[in-house]
Amino acid sequence: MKIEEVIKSTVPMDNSKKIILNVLYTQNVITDNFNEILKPYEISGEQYNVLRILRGQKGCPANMCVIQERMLAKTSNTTRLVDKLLLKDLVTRKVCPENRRKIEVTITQKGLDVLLELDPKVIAHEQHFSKNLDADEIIQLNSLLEKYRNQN
Amino acid sequence: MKIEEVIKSTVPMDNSKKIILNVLYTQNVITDNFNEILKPYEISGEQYNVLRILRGQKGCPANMCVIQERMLAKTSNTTRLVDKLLLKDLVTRKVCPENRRKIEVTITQKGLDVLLELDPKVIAHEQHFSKNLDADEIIQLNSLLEKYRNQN
DNA sequence: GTTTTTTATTTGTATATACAAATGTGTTGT
DNA sequence: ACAACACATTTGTATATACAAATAAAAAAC
Repeated sequence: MKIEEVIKSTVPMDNSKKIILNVLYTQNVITDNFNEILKPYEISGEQYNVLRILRGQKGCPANMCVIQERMLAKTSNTTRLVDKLLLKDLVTRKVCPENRRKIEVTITQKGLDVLLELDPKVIAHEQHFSKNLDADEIIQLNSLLEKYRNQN
Repeated sequence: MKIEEVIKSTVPMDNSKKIILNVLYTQNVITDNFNEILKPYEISGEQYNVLRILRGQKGCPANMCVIQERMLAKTSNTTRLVDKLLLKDLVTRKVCPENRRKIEVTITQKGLDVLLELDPKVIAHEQHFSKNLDADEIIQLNSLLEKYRNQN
């Protein structure tokens, strides 16, 4: 569906404006789709994101700063996301003995199990939309987006 | 900045996954940038969006359904967005006499004035990122995004 | 003409985003 | 040692998203 149809616009629109709307709308479509996958597991997209970061630590605990800087949304509130994961026993949290300002967050076995079960569904999700493009177009879309968002 | 640097990823990543992250991150960059513009006016991006839809009505009032279906985020809560705009006297709201289930929302002169002041800044914002691409690339990015998100 | 269904909107609850202020700990300068 | 500063995290407040349930009016069915 073209972006004009999505917002039921009748007047012609500048291509620069179209990019903005297309990026915002595509993000909505992707996350709606992903939320459907996560729904049965009762974790949100951001919570999933935190779990993935923790698994990437391969056993080492991650403190709040590390989690924060690996998240896409740099302003999201890591403390409260970790709170929610704690309640579900998907992570543990303890004060770092070397530096008591820091908090060591580790994914639990239960957390790892949830991720393992989700892995094939997440891969299918990633490829679901990409199937609409050929290999060249996929590379091109990535490079156009990276080029587009450069701040100068 | 390439997406791997953004999330400080060291392991190689599938291109399909990269698109997801690139779209999500680009959306964050765009909206952060746009929020900066809106900040002095004390309206949010979604509130701005509603005002734009109302101006597009050219004098005719819009009911909640119409606003909803023209918004990018189809699940956002129009009632509460309009509430906020009402408090700032940027819109008016009255029950439709022909069909008392419907609510007629109209932009006020104050609302139109705010939009008019914002117009040049918004156009500059739209072109800010597009300047990184040439005319062909802009067209291509739009068509790749539209092709990408097709549900089959 | 009353019941049922559909349509339009509102309200409630949980989660997340955005941002500022507060808290507590470690480090540096004197 | 103590003040000043920097760092890591938490808390508070407003806004927005996501979704289900509630309300109210209009239209359809019988």
